[in-house]
Amino acid sequence: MVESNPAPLDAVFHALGDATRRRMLRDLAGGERSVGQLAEPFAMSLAAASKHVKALENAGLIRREVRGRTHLCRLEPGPLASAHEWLGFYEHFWTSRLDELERLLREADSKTPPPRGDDR
Amino acid sequence: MVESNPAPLDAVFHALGDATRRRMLRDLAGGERSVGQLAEPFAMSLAAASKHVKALENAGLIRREVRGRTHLCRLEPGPLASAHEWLGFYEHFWTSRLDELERLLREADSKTPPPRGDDR
DNA sequence: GGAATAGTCAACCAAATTGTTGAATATGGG
DNA sequence: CCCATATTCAACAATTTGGTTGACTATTCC
Repeated sequence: MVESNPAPLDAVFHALGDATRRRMLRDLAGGERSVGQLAEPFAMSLAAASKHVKALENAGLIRREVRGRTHLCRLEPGPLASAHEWLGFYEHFWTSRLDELERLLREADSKTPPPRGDDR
Repeated sequence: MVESNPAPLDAVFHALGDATRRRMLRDLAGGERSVGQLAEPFAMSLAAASKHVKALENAGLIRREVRGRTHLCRLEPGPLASAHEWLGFYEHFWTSRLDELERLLREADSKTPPPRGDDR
């Protein structure tokens, strides 16, 4: 399934590329929050925070339920799982020392043009 | 260590928020590649691709070694691991059905103001 | 030396992002 | 009804992004 749906990942990673929005997600990890509550930690207008909320919503990272005059937001884990899975593809690059060794060897090979017959 | 170094994550997630750069990383997962090789799959000028490479470099996702007239790039797994780890914080939101149930209950609670004594 | 190759740099442009403010909408509570 | 609260919307400005083209640098090859 290697990168079959690039559009969602674009939106998800873009949304995650902003500390304001990441902080909002952290807060939402503690349960439902209203837009006002999400905006509260930031020194910006509510309208600006509202745009960040919308960015998260567009990326599918949160869902919104309008209850009376307040909009309750909750975390939507699916896209986070997708992003996590995408990154997981590279996991062996930082986990296994054998893979690391293998990478270094491949690197060394490309540095010495003629690998000079496997042995003998 | 909850979000202690936001600047790098900004750059990393921003870099990942573009399908061109994600494709470059995929190619680099197969070993070293020159800037020209990384640019080859795309219908854009080499200069444009070069900018993408620089974005990856600025995010620490790749390292570059100038060999003669070609710039060899290789994957730098550290920042990918950081991003993966950041996302891992949310893992229980999509893995455990119990956590999912818990979330739904919390949600139900907030919907019915008086949760009406834990049992009895 | 001279030409082809690999890549960056600078200037420019269009579009998107991120913030602001002020007005508009909708709900809730005396 | 009136007013405060919660939030979005529209218009605007500054900045960033992602692309182009043309010139420049460095290296390799003959």
